[in-house]
Amino acid sequence: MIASAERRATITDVAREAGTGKTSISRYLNGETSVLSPDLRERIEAAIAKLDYRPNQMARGLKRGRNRLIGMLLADLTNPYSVEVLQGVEAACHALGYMPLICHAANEIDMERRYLQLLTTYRVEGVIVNALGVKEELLQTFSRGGVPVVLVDRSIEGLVTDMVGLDNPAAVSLATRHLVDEGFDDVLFIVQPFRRISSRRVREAAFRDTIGALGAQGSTVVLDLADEAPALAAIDVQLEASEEKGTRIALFAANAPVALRVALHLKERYGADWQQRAALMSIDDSEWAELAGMTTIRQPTYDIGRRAVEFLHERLEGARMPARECLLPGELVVRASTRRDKL
Amino acid sequence: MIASAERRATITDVAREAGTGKTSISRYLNGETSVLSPDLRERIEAAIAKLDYRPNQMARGLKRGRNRLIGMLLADLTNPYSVEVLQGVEAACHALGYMPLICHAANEIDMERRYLQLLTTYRVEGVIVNALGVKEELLQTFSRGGVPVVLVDRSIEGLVTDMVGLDNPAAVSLATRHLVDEGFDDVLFIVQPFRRISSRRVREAAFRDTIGALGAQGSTVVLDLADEAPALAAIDVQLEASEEKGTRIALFAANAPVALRVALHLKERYGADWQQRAALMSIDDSEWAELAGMTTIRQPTYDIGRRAVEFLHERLEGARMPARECLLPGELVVRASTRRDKL
DNA sequence: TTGTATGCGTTATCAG
DNA sequence: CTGATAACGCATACAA
Repeated sequence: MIASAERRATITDVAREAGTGKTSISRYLNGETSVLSPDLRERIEAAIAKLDYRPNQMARGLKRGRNRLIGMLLADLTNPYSVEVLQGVEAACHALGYMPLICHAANEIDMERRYLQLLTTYRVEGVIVNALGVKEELLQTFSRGGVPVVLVDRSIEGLVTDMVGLDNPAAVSLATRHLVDEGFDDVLFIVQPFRRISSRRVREAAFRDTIGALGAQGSTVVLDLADEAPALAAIDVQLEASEEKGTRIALFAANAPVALRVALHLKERYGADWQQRAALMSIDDSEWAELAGMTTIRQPTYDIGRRAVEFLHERLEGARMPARECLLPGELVVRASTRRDKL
Repeated sequence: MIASAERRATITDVAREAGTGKTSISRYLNGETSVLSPDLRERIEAAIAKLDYRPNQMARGLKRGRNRLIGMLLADLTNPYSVEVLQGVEAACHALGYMPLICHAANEIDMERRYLQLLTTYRVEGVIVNALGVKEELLQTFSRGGVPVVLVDRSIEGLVTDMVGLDNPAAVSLATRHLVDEGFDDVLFIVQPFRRISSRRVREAAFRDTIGALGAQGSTVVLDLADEAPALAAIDVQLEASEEKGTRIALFAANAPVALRVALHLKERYGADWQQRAALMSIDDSEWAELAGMTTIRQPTYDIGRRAVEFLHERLEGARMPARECLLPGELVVRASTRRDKL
């Protein structure tokens, strides 16, 4: 029988049990172990073990002004990208002694706002944000209050802060060149409404640039997952035109959710063997990509999460410097869907 | 310009600004609004707005002993099941005014232990656990200390607490009957090592029971995702035997990760049109199930998460009752993979 | 080397 | 109705 009942031991209990003052306990806890006599140290150890004492982080944080809490706002955990970034964040937090306070907006924009409020309330020391649609001012509150902010995947207009994400231009260029190299005459870039999300915007622009530079044929289709019909119809038109003209057309999805939606549509259109009849690739290497034999760009998600925490950590350690931008390279994973001999 | 600089306003600042005492501010914050004169109330409101004041949850928690924090320990966020449960948890927490402290063990058993420690340290009011391999004693610490525990998906030997999950016997029976109804002569139930995980154990047992009751042919293959070769070989043997004998055999994966692994294997074995050549179904309706045309049992994941929080909430409100068990029904989602006319 | 006193931001107790 | 004042659990300046 270790624990008493109902109430966790406090530092005072430990002090009494060890027959000393709270200060010594506090010293022991904070590793100022050299300042303690071996005897006292032993008594303290014993007392802690006996009472199963765990220092109260809340009280600790209240006193010293930092509670080791880091806010992590995710737009959509349903997107494997987010989960992977999260893994990196967690690992880095653990290594650096932080505790991530994970907030999942589930694609709801006011959830996002509410969570941001909550994070304020819990006095997180810093925030990592993969935002859906927060406005610059909301985050300003943090940085203005001395709470560093790191953006992930996308930047926010009017807000200058550290940001880490995929090197979109390079990634899109890599992918587009691959398609052209494989002999596709026409490429359809499919992306969610992109005006307001920087990463989508950059990807779309990079696509047009690359296609242009290569002198190849290509166009963009905007797919709104909340109203898919128009985009799917547009895709069909292109597919049919291509079939008529006898050209080879490739579909390039700007991220995993889009890829899934398009894949489902292709399956509906061509049947179970749609993979033999259409060429689809995408950014984001989701778990079913291998199963579908789909070529992808794999994002360095884990590193993105890790870097984000490191950025935060540096600021928290007092580093004073202009906003940084860390763009990590994506990796082309070639699978059957875009093979030259395919169509 | 709302906020000052560097330091968030405290209740004292607000009191000074409003020309009153801290007590009144506290009263205002806690909704004891009827006890305040309209005039004072207005001044307080103004002061709060002007200073952009946010009460400090840490201090609050320290004082009143509850910080509205709920620990949520997840074994593996890579499993869509977990993410979906999480959605339910988050929604319920939000509705009830709790903040979930999400801990992702990422399939590492000592991560799990460390996180459990951390949760203690942050004095969470309750914990929801989807455990990988924690031992009963670790959780005992919580319940013994008056911190309620709710188990999700699986129970833990030697620990009696509230638990919520899928009604596995019913779900497996439903699935197995479906397969037999569709005319399969033989069913291969594929499951990860199941001795130590109650949900897997129950599913396997339910499978044998149902197959027996139906007088049908069936057997179990144990697939260890860390050492897949033996299981995959075993599957191949069965597949070949079935082909020779000319019988119809179905593969029944006990969860999504297993289903994915098996699907990949089938693709390797049969090529891109493996879906036409093999019949695979699974528990867990992952996002690619529709794409692969795979029949599944969809778990009521969202409700599972919601119920877990509700259970916790009731305990936190002081409900005193024996441990409860909430088993929610799964839903059979029939797709092409198990259609009668298939093979 | 050790202990005392004070305060972190809130709420609760008790007087006015 | 309102406002001092004492805790909550801990860390730290200071004293011993």
